[in-house]
Amino acid sequence: MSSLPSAVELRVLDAAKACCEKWGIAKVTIDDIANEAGVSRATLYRLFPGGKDVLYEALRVRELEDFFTRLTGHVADAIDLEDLLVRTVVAATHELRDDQHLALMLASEPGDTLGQLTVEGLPRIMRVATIFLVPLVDPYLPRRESARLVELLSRLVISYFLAPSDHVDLGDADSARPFINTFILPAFQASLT
Amino acid sequence: MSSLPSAVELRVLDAAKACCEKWGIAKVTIDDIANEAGVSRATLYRLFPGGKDVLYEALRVRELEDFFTRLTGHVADAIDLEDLLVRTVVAATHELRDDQHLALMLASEPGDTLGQLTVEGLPRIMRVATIFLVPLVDPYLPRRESARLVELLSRLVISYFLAPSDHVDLGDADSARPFINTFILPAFQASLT
DNA sequence: GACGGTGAGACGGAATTCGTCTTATCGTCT
DNA sequence: AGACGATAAGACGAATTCCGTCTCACCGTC
Repeated sequence: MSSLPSAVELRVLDAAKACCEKWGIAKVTIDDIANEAGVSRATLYRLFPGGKDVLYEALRVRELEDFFTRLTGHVADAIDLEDLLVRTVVAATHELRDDQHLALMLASEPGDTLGQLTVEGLPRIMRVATIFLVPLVDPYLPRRESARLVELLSRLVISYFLAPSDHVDLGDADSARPFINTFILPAFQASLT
Repeated sequence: MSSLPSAVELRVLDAAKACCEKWGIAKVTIDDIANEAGVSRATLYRLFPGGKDVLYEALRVRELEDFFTRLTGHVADAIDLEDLLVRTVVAATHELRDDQHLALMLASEPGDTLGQLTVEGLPRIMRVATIFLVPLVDPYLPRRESARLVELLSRLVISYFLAPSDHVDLGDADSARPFINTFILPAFQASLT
């Protein structure tokens, strides 16, 4: 995705993640990250000109790509569109629920973290989601519809993760399937290729 | 022990503890604690003149007293000296191992936390241990020997907690008993009353 | 020996934190 | 009602920390 990250770069990103988990993003300083990474501050600024903002942005992108890499691994062998969508929302929901890092961030910095899952972060999330998932949906739908579908699913998975419903559990295939069949698939039935 | 702490005082101490768990002691500011406690900074300084140092000191004292209050509850009905000592080291070891707060502090600030368990903090620990435990040992030993015994046990429990041994598990009564009988009791046999 | 990448750390300025102080606002007691 | 103590809010200057940039020395590689 990005221009092949060097080993130092990875160490710095790992360090940033570790520091966030230890102290919460609001308390972490550039020096903390540099120390944790065993790297001088100068190097850090050379790697991420712009400082913390750029670094965190890079970290989020990496986490996001890792997320979807794992996700696509779980849904690669879907047999039809319904199967694909159900597997996707179930796997994505589980990923979110099992994400220790995310849970910690949500607990210690709910404001910023929610922002990254909604207002500020959603566009990027859907951009990456589109890049990863549209190819999987492509066999069943025209490109334009694929993008619409992926966006819809992304929004729904995040919403149901943040605020679980009494009526459906997107982490449970038997619950998600009727949901997909009732609310999602009909809207795209006409476009099926 | 201390002059009856007010409700505000307790709230502040709880807040300090919560902040430490969230961010680690090195990252917590006076403002953080005041906010968490829902108290103004002015009040905090009125309650703990001297600021963070005094406040943390008070927190450690409270935690320590709580620790020994729970501990004495577990060993009150010992039938003889051997039984008392075994119960004490076993209960104390379990308390230490189960202490979430302590585990977090050890993970996020190993330096300071270890200091509080060894060099800087040990004198206070043994002072409080003496206050709580000497009365329990008194029936079996002269006062002077009781103090020596309590000090010895305190040091051993902490040492074996921080660096577990392959040869003995002070959290297991069946393992601790022979240890007590072999290494501790003989030294005090002559003084038994 | 030139060169790119790095660590160490100095530097000034910005931001945060500290500790103290003042003022206004409560609730309580008389 | 009026005095009183406890408190929140926040202003203030001083101290500290953090930031971002810069320089310089060092170390491998070519």
